[in-house]
Amino acid sequence: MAKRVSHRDSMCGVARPLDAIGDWWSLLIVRDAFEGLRRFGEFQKSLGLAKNILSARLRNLLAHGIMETVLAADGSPYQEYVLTEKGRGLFPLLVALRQWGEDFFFEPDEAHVLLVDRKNGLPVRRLELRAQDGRVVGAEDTMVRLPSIAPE
Amino acid sequence: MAKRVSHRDSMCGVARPLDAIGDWWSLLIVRDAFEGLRRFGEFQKSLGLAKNILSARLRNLLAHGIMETVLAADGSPYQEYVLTEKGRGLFPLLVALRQWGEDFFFEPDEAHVLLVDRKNGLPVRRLELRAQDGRVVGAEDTMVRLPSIAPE
DNA sequence: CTCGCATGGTTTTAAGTTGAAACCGCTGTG
DNA sequence: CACAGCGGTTTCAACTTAAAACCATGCGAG
Repeated sequence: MAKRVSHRDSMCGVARPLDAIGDWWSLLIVRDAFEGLRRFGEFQKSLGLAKNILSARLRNLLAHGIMETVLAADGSPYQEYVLTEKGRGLFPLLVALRQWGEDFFFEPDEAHVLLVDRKNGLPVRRLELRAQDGRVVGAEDTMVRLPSIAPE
Repeated sequence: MAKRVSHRDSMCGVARPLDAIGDWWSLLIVRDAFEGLRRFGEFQKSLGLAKNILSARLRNLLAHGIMETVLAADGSPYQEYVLTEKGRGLFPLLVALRQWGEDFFFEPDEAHVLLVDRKNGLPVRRLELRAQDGRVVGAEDTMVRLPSIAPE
């Protein structure tokens, strides 16, 4: 199940999260969880994936602390799957994905769901990355650097 | 190669981009491309993945317009793989992934690479999502909604 | 020209993963 | 008790992945 990393034992800051998420299904499960879905059957119906796969993905999300189980609030004897804080931390990633999708995967006139402000129903702004001084920065304005402290 | 979507023919705004990216390797290739890598061999060395897989992933990224090939600038007879505008649009997603990784996958004292402002070397700020009125909003402040126009 | 080597792939083949469907087990209901 | 709904696990065929071997092209050296 875990991806083999023959190349380097400790994965980089991008690969490590990817490995924890597991695969695309997991991300869609998380998205549905943000929408309020909680039950096995709800996820299965929403995503239309095989039960064994859903089962495996949920287990993986639990194992990585992205979701956790709680006893059903409505008294039914089943458990529910909810996002942990770590899982909720994936919100910006999902927004980034959605905005990228809006930009490049829909015709201008093609209808698609919008992420809106609950308070007033207006669409949210685009995600933007800012430097310390508040400038909006793009990929070309940034670089990755090892921290001052020696790595390892 | 393409993921089967038996459930619904046209995929949602999150699934569609995921399908285009393909898999984790592709995202790591894109990340490396942002770092300036361009050549087949560079990607292969950096990622340590099998050549056939790299070949397939690059082909998929090309097919989805995320990368394109150009003739090598340095006069060598080979081609190079560079990000298209669509590919560069993935920058916020990679930043989101990296920041999530920083938050939850590294011990506080564990060294890891930092995304910094090229201008002054200072780390960038956190990505934040804002509403139209400028408020920073989280998952609980937003919802998805169909556009006013009838879908489809 | 020929040899050897670097680059950039493709082919081959075994091992692992996926997914549909069947099955299982529990709980509440008639 | 039978039965239906929910939440899974098991089974098994089909597909994907990955490592390694192989192939092709374009050099530069002898």
